[in-house]
Amino acid sequence: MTRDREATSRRILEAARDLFAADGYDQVTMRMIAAEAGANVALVNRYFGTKAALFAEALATGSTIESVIAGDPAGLAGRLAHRLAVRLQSGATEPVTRMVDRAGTSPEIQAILHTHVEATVVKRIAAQLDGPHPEQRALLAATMILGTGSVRRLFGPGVIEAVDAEEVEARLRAMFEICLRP
Amino acid sequence: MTRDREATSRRILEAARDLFAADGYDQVTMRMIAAEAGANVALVNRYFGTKAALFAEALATGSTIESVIAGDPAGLAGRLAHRLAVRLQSGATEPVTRMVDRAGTSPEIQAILHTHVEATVVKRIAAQLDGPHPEQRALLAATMILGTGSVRRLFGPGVIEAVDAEEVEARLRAMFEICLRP
DNA sequence: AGAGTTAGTAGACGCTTGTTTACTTGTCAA
DNA sequence: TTGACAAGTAAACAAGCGTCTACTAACTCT
Repeated sequence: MTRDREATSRRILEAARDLFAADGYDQVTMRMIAAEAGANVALVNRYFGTKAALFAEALATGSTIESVIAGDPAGLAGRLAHRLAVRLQSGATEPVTRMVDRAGTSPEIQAILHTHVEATVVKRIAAQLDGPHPEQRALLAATMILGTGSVRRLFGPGVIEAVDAEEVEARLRAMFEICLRP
Repeated sequence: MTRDREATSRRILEAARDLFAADGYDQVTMRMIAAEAGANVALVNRYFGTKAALFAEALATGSTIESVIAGDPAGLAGRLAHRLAVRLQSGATEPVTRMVDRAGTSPEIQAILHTHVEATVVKRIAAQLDGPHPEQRALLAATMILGTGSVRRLFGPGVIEAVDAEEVEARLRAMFEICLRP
């Protein structure tokens, strides 16, 4: 056994991220995370404190949604629509996105989630918008983003097995344009 | 103590519905439900079998979303938009709707939720639609409906303290019209 | 080479959970 | 009035949870 704190804690963090994404916060135990990471349970608590704190750190692992939002504001609706269309039609989704969808309902987790979504989605979208009350419109966009996660979680990936994939995406783009425009 | 099985089991069901709606499936214990209903814990299992079965029955208590969907198909987008606008702006929401928002992530609960949403929302909206692939468009509407629940859960009721309530509702209506139209 | 620091381990602690069993008590028919 | 059935109760069960403490073993530095 090679002793490497950094590598071990990184393995734990990745295991936590993947398991939380796959099964949801409540369904994943500290022992499952430790086993997946090939580490001892006590180390998980030692390195990350509590389960909720570990969840918060795993959530901060980084998501590509941020790079989707950044960029030319004119194409924002189109980029968000594309991402959601992919999410509704294919099986692959990045871990952090699924963590958000499948997070639990305990107050502590809610608060962590709230902070995360507000900072990485709502604020960033709002920053791209012109006109009055940008946050209000960004929240409507968040409604669609989070809703896609719920639908995917309930109905399974590939729920919209696109008869016409481009048509679904076009519809989503039009919806985003309406909720984002001044 | 008056002994009345029907009344007791109804009190249990109502207590379960209200608690599940308020705190989410995982946060609510059988003992909490029994206490709220003024009944013994063993009775909850006796009358409803398991916690998940009780959840399923409480979910079937009935929701006004069904009557919102029913009615003139031409005004469907407007009625859905109004309901969501109210949900984003006020504190009051009916129990069953919140149960859906705050349900847990265990496979068993997911399955119950999937059945419920599909039967009471997606199928009913799809039945109102003309043109090809009505279920596909109904799913997009469900995305907005479920997304509203997520936003409300994360950001709290009254998140969109409408500077212009009617403007938000108009925006939602336009979005629904796009996702529902053939 | 030896001491000190620190990664890693084993195991238990205390608590909570859903569920079940054995029992008591009220109610109603005969 | 009595006996049987059903409603209600108390207590325990068995399992699982997150977390912590006491210990072992590997690495580093002088």
